Order: sequence, then structure tokens, then C-alpha cells
Amino acid sequence: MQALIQLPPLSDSHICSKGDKLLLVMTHQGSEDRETVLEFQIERTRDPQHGDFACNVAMILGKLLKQAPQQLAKEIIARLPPENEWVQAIKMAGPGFINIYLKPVAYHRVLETILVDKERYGRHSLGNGKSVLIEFVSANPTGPLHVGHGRGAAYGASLARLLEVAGYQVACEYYINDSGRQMDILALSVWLRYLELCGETLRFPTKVYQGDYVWDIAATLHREHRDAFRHPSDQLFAGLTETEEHNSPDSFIDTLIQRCQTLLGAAAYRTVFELGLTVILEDIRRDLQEFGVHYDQWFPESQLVPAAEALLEKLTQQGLAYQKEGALWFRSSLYDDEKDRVLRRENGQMTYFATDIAYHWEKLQRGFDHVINIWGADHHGYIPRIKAVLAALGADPQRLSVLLVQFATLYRGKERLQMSTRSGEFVTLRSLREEVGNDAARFFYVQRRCEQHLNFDLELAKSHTLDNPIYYIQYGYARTIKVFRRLQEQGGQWEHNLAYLQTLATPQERSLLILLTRYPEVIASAACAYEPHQIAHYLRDLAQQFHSFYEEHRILVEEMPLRNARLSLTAATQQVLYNGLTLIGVTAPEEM
RNA sequence: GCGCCCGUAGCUCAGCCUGGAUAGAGCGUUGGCCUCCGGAGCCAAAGGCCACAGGUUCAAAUCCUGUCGGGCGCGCCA
Repeated sequence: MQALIQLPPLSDSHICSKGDKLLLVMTHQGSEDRETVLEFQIERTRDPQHGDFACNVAMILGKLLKQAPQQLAKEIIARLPPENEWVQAIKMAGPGFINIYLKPVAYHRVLETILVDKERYGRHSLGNGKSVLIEFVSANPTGPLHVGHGRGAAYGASLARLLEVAGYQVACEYYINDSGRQMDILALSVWLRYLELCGETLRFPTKVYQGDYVWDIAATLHREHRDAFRHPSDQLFAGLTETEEHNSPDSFIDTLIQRCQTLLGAAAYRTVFELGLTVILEDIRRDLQEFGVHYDQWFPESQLVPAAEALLEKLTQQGLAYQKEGALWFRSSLYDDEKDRVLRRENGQMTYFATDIAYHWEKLQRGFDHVINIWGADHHGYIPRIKAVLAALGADPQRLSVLLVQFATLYRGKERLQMSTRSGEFVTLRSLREEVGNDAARFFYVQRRCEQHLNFDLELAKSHTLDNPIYYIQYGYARTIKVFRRLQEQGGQWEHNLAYLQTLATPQERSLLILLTRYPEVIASAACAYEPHQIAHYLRDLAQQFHSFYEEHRILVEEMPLRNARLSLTAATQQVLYNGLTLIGVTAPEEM
């Protein structure tokens, strides 16, 4: 874009680019000699009447020089060469826009690039090879993934691919919360169900995991170990009343965990604990893999405990952690957090925060230029304390970005599906995938900005008809395939030649051509903003433009130059649809 | 109460970061298009005080302030 326009010699000016924006740096010869940075844009026009690109520099300059923008625009245009290899004309319009009209060959060149670059078309050097670690999903291995995790999975996987295409070195990681209280509660839940299978009668507490999967794990435990871990339930519940559970449910559970550990002994407890962890984690791995979500590393929290101890020690020595009311606190309030936070509970157990510190520290130590966390929006209050502790440890908090994903609400048509984790009746990611298919699930998850609440309509996602965007796009791709099959059946040949492309002249052909050349810009924009939804929207537009072209024109016409040109256009569309669909993890089916 | 996110067509949402020319799409509604490469498609119409009120600007859906709605968070939970 920069090559398209040469700026007039306004003092000592030069152009540089910053992000996706061009800057004009000029020495402003005013009363005092100083350098002024002008930010102006050369951007795509929406209305073809305004040419291909529009520049607002005259309006920006007009403000600075206190001159009429329209006059300035005319002067700038007068000093530009009237045309060159790519530019047909440059005109002033409206309040002072400088509109640039391109020669068709400019677009034809890009089409050729697409055909040559193939799946590499759209790739960028934007990231400059910088390394990024993306951590996402990281659900506690206490149960199967649900539809909320699905959104994080789809978003994270698409973002990873997007950044990779944009020139970053990307690694994906799943953090396994395999220690801590929640896991103990899982072990307890499994054991309680196991006791029931052994024939014990007991009152199942409300705050433990109740899903059917707990039964399954307990059944395995019972099958493999028979009554080896059985203890009378009276011993377990001795002195614990229903009122006590009601009044302080947390300490009620903690007591049960302690008794469970005492009654079983360390080795047996470990067996129960490990079985639950292994079974659930394996289920999560398989679920994500089937969903097309791949990780470079699965990082267990348990591995971090020594490092966490060391960091707690370090913070204490630096006076950034202190004892109060039997617990160890971090002075996060010194670093933009509202209050201090507990690192080690009164009962001696570390909080998740303590191991999280070690984990984030460890990630930065591994040398990534940037570290991205994708969290559910309900965790947003947690961000300041993580950034605080990184600052306290002497790291630059800017190296960490936390992206928040809002909740997904499921609908079946008009009906809103209620999800309740406690009862275990939540909708699992697996059941969603089974119902609507991976492609629709991936597409629906990423088609909205992640900070937007997502209404996920199962009926719509499932519909193989008119109103489902995913089928609309895939159908477009299948159509491009079919055209070439048809050509083959007719014994015809496609011969690409730049000269043939001159025969493309209709509005539909031109619009499609322009849209195809925009793909790299969409990649850049989406990558900069961490917004894969831009790709989904672009693909919708592209499919629409292709369908429109297809309906209005016959591709396999008799005239060879025109037929070849339209086939080139079709092939390029096919390629870009493929690249885009692949990026967001959706398949490009050859027939539907 | 404090903090973060959201409020745009009947519905679901883009556009907001980086202010520009008549505010865009899909669904739904209404009306057209199949001797033709797959009609799972295309074309067209109707539909908007961009939540509200101020401010900044030549120019505000976009930036600033306030108000009102909705969601989430504010634990020795994760």
C-alpha cells in the first residue's frame, strides 16, 4: 500500500508505518522548528464510487496548517504522478478525501499470488518470529468438559493458528490442576460412591461431585480392588451432623477429606486419587483431540509445588509476604490490587494462587516473548493479583495478556437450557459435539467476539438448511470443487494466464477479486486484536460473494480466455476459503 | 457500594482499539428468479433518535464524563 502513493515534498517529510497505520513524520516549519507526527490512513473504501483506497491526509494536514482540506488535497494530488503501473487515477472527493483508483491489473497480480502461494497465501511476517505461549481451557480434572470450556477451546485453538499464520512462534499448553482441594474433593467423591457400591449406606454430601462419571470411576475402583478400601461409613461420619454440613459446608468437607485420608492411609488414598485424575484427564484429552484442539504440552500443577515453596520464601524475605491470623499473605495491595491475598491457608495448604504464581513465573522463565492466558470471564478479578506478583518478582507484567471469554448460553430454539454443575446435569462439550458436529461447534464458538456473551442455538447449528452460516460457507467451497470436476468430465483444461484475467469485468467478478485481495489484511487485523471472529465474518462475506458470482455467471463458457479467467477466480476463491476454514478449525468438504 | 464486560434493525450480531463520505450482515417478513456448472443458491424491498444526557471535534455508533438497564466479579473457592 505504501508503494502506491508518494507523498509530496512537504518540508522534510518521510513516511513510516506503525502497526497497520502509516505515519507521516514532518518537520513543521512553523514559528518554532519542531517535528510533528501525523497519523493518517490509507484505507479500503466501502463504496466503489470512491475508488479503491481513500486517504484522509489532507484533512489531518488541514487541521494542522489551518487550511482548507479540499484545497490541500488538490495540491497534493497535483504533485503526484497522475498514474503508474498500478494506479489509474487519483481524485479529490467529499470533505477532502484523496481517492485512489487502481488499475485492474493490480488485483490480477494478487490473484496470481494466491494461485502460486496456495495455502501460504495470507501468511504474514507481522509476528517477526516472536514466541508466544497460549494457555487455554485448563479446566480442573474433576469432571468432563462442558460447553463453557468448549468456547475457550475453540477460541484458543483458532487464536493459536491465527498467530502462527501471522508470523509468531506459537506453543499451546494445558495447565493441569492436579493438586489442591478440588482434587481431594474428587477423590472423596469417588470413595464415597465406592463405599456405596461396597454396600455401605451413607448420606451423600451436597458439596461433592455428583455426576454419573463419579459412579463410573468408583465402579472401576470396586472392580479392581473389591472391598480393599472399604471402611464403615459410621466411622467416617461420626459426630458430623446434617446441621453442621449446612452451617459450615467447607469445613465439613475438609473434615471428611481428612478422615478419608486417615482411614485409607497414604498409599490407598493415592490409588483412589490417581484413578480419578487419570480417568478424567484422559477423557478431557480425548475430547479436545476429537475437537481438533492440540497441545504442545500438558503442564501439571503438582510439579510446581517445590518452586512455589521457594517463591513464597523469596517473597517473605523481600518483605512482600507476611503472616497474619495464621495464614501467609502477599502484599498485592502494593501493586494495584485492591487487597492482600492469601498464599498459604491457616491449615498449611497452599492456595491455588501460590502455585499459579509459580506457574506464571515458570512460563516467563522459559523465555517466551509473550504469554497469553485465556480465562473464563468470571476470573477477571484474579488478573490484578497475578500481574501484581509478577511485578513484585521483577518481571514485566506487560509480557502477560489475559484474555477473557464470556459465557455461552445454550438454546434449543427459543428455549434456554439450564445448566447446573452441582447436580452434574451440565451439558458436556462431548454431547454438544455429538449433537451439532465439530464443524458447527467450532464455527459457532468463534463467530462472536470473545467478550460478547454467546447465545448458542443448537437448532440453528444443527440445521443443514438455509440459515446456517457454516453450511453456507462449506457449500461455497464444495461448489468450487464441483466446477473443476465438471470441467474434467467435459474433458476440458484450465490454463491460467495473467492476460486472460482482463476479461473479468462484471461487478460480481470485480467484487470477488477485491475481497480475495483483502484476506491478508483480515489476518493481520484479526491477529493484532486476538480476534478470530474476524476470519469467520470474512469467510461468510467471501462465500456470499462467490455464490453471487456463481449465480450471475456461467463459469464453463465456450470462450477460452473468459472461461480460464473465471476458473482462475474460482480456484483462488477455493484456496482462500480453504485457508480460512482451516484456520478456524472447520473442515472444507469437497461435497456435501 | 466498588471493579470489569455488554447495550446498534423484530431476533442474533459486525463496525468502536486507530473518529470521516448515505450505519452493515445473517435470520425473520414481503416480492421476484430453476430448458443453464448442485436452487443447501441468487436478486430486490421494507425495517435504525447506534440505551439516554452532556462534552471534545470541521466531523462522534466510534473519544471523554455522567445516568439508566443486563451480565460477571469483589472468600484462607477455583
